[in-house]
Amino acid sequence: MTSLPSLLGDLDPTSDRAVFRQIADQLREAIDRGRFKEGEKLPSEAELVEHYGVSRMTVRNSFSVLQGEGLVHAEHGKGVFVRPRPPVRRLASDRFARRHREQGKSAFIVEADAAGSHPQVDSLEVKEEKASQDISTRLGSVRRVLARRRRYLLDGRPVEFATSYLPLDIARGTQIAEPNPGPGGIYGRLEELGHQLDHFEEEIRARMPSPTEVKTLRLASGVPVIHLIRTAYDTEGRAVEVCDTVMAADAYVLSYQLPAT
Amino acid sequence: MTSLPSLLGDLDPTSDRAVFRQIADQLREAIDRGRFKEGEKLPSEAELVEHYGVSRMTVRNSFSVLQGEGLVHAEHGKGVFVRPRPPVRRLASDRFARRHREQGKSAFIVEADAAGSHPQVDSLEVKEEKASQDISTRLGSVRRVLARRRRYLLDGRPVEFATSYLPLDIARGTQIAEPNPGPGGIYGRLEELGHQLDHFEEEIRARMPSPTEVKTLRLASGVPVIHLIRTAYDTEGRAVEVCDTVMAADAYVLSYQLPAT
DNA sequence: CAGGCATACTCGTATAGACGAGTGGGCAAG
DNA sequence: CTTGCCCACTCGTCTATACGAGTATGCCTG
Repeated sequence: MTSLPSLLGDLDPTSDRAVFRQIADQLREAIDRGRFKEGEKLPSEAELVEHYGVSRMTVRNSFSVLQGEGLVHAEHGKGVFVRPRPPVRRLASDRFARRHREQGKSAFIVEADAAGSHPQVDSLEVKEEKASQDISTRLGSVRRVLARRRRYLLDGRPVEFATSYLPLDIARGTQIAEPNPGPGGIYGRLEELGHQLDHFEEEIRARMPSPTEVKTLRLASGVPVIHLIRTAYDTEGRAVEVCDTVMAADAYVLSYQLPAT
Repeated sequence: MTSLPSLLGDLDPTSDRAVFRQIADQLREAIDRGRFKEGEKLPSEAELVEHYGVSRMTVRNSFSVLQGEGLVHAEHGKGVFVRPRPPVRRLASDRFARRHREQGKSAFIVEADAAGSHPQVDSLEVKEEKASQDISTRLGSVRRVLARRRRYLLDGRPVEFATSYLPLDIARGTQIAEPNPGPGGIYGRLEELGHQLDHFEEEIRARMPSPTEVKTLRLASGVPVIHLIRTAYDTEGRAVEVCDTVMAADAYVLSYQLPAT
């Protein structure tokens, strides 16, 4: 093994920068320069204690800085590792175009298969419930809604959790209320039911996940979520669906195409 | 002052949940329920040490959990406070429509004025430089580019840092290379120069900020950034500008309107 | 050879203490 | 009354220590 000094340098005792920050800086730089590669193990806490001559809590403090930046993650009993950048899923703005409504399979499945990854959908739940204030507003003062919840996984990793809300007068008793909405998904069914889709509106936020989201998406620390709320409007200007999606930010790139009108 | 027990409950020594997590849970719940309001001060470390009968580092550990979630922020010498949600700026997908090109003022200024906040633009830098690999690819194998950097502030708070890159053969010697590009901004100038804009492509990512970004945007810990890369294409299909923008995620909501084609 | 156990190494949690530095209020001197 | 200092309270940094729990490895036993 290469000796630590050759990788990591010394502390500057005259600097007013906190020791744990100096250590974090050195580790960050070493990672940026590729001295530690993706997935590779960093020196253990004990080794860094030895190398820098500081206490263990100080080293741990450095690690927690890097964890907060999403650069590394710790595994109990194993070590601290450079966080690999997972393959990202690109969401194009035309992903709901009618020509993309495949027969039978959902867009997620088709797309993942094409990319060579193994897609899964679980935590399927379809039920009627009371609309939250926000959903009610978006759907135009609806009291109760049909909610369709599902979680998407790529190669076993949860990447997205989505809930669709539809007004009961549209969805109740239709195939939309079934676990499997059939070919073309719920947008296909909506159009068959006479709700010709006109346009979508998407709102995008980014924030740190709640503890619940950390669990359902198995998020590492230092990974934000992208919160996307899409409203689908029919040609009569009525909001016919609201889809609330929380995505692991390290697994997604959203892409939009805008006319310059 | 209300006594802590009435606000915070006790620890469960039989639980296998770590003490610092239990404390974090209780504080989080108290915040969610509005027992501590936005901007309000949480109990001091000493008070929580007293209340729970734990060591100070354990309390600090709880705080660091909440900080990582972006829920609270600490101020040296003052206390730990519930992080107020700043007013957000909504970016609509039609914000570059020609009809929005105001005379003289930039879109940012106009919009902020309308919203009643005090806008500023600083760190203006306009210079020619070598194109990075990524920028070169996006602009179609260009070696050198004109780079326009600027930082946007709302009510004194930096919210966005943006850099526009333009091919030299388009921008050199034009008003685009001046600090003030004139009415309608650089898109106005580009069209005057015969580059009729056709469409934009925007790529959106979210991630934790680098230390540099923390500094320039004065980000609190637990606040991610939205990284937006926009490419402008003219009617001949040529990429005429790439704009790389890093935004404080807690200050923005992006909004897109998509046709259902 | 296979299974299981001991062990060493990893990070996780928690304690107790020390000193430093930023903030704000009150008190004393002018 | 104003100025300036001191002090109490706040969080920031760091040390030293202890034990627990997950992981991997190799040796020992059957």
